[in-house]
Amino acid sequence: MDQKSNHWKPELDTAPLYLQVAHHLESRISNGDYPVGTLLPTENEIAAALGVSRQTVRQAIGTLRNKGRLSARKGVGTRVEAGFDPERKRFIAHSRSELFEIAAETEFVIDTKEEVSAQGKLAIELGCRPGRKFFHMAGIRYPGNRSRPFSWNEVYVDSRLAGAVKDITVARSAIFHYIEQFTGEKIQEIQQEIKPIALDEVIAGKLGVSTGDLALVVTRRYYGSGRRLLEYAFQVLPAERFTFTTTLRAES
Amino acid sequence: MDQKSNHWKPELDTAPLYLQVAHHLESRISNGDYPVGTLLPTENEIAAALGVSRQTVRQAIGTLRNKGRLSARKGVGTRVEAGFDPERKRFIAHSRSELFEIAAETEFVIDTKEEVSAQGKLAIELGCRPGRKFFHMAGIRYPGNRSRPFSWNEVYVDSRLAGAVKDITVARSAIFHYIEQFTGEKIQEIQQEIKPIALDEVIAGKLGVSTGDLALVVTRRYYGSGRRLLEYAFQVLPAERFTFTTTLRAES
DNA sequence: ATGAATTTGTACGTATGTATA
DNA sequence: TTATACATACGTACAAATTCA
Repeated sequence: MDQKSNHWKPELDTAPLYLQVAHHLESRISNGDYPVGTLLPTENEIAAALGVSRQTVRQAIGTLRNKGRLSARKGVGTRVEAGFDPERKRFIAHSRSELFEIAAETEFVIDTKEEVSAQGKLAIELGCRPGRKFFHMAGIRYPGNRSRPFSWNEVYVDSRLAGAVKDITVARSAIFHYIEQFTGEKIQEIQQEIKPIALDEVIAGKLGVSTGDLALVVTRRYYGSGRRLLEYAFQVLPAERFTFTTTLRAES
Repeated sequence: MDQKSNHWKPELDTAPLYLQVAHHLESRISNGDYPVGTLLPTENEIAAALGVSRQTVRQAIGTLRNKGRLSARKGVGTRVEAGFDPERKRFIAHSRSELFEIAAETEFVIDTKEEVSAQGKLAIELGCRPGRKFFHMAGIRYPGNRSRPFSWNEVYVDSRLAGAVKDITVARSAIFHYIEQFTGEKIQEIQQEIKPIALDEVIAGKLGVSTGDLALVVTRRYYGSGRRLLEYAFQVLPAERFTFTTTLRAES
């Protein structure tokens, strides 16, 4: 967007420096300054150009390698990897920040809202005593262009935090982001579980696919500091449109 | 196994120091020296005890945090996290080393072996020109105690590397390990893809579950240096016994 | 085929920031 | 408020893999 977006200045009082560097590199990649398949400048060059230490650059590159955006080889350099297959891939996150980005590119249109009391199976799922109150929301998540639904979502939020979410009709950000802003507390850890299901009539109908089609259910538990469960959510993704992919590196 | 397995000595000419430290910590955890739910000694204490720098300890702890074995909180310490639900266990890997460990704890009993030539769908899956030759093996992977099969596996190896695997009848190590020993080349990267299927009669029968049951298919592509595809494999895991879980941390 | 230059990987040291108890 | 313990960030040096003259 800028005339020259290789302009970079560290901001004070915000994110850690290495994340700022990571974000900067990412934006230059998507700008086309560092095309897919090419090598980045060397770590030392980047460090010199940005006025940070090589360690910091390495840590930034490390986070992008974990996300699969970059790969590195000794004696060669750091390669920009292919972006994501725009249709499939991508919609299951590998990191908190990625989860955040995905949510920002989609819209969660909320269908139903209600106060519920956890009983039986739900209480076990949530790992709480039966009777604990939660605020429950359900609806469809659409891609930015609203072409067709890509997931069915259900969210349970501790009822003391209901104020953070009860007025939302369309969420354009991650639900956990609303919670963070409401409480001022940062979600420290998200546990994610993936399993297959066959779609029942109701959800298949909402997603515009056939009953009995296969899907992946991604269940997430969001923990604040001290490992307090703040949010529980699950998401149903039709199998023919989404797969989950990860890259396992040699070390680390 | 030792009288005192807190005995630790860095070995020369082997793995990087931080991985040795990670492995040491892991074994002390499974020994019960560091029980689940307790805090590890501080980073400085570990560093002093082992005679390595605090950075190295941090890097070791970092790899175990990525695997979900540990979690850390500022001002508090580093907590030993619950192992995995012993039934569903951890049979989908998050890192190369974990994949290696899992394979070592199981047995791959090979059913069929043949030379195949990649055509049509297979050639596309493998990302190679039609007609390229592969050595194909298929069979069941059992837990160490051979109680009941837990996955159906199919492996495709570049036919020039067939010598690495063609005499195996029961593999007690990862197939990629045989390839590494044969070629002397290390697998640099493994790409992993997860999607759901409904089991057909044949595979359901082999796994001892019902036809139509849901399963996860984990497809893996193994790349050597220079991103050459050395192995392609997929694994079918019955859904009711396995789920895939990951933990997303706040930063990384 | 050898060796030098390049580039990432590992390891150590030190200092300061920040969340927690 | 103070002390503790992890988090970030700077620096240095050398090892290991690759490339190329």
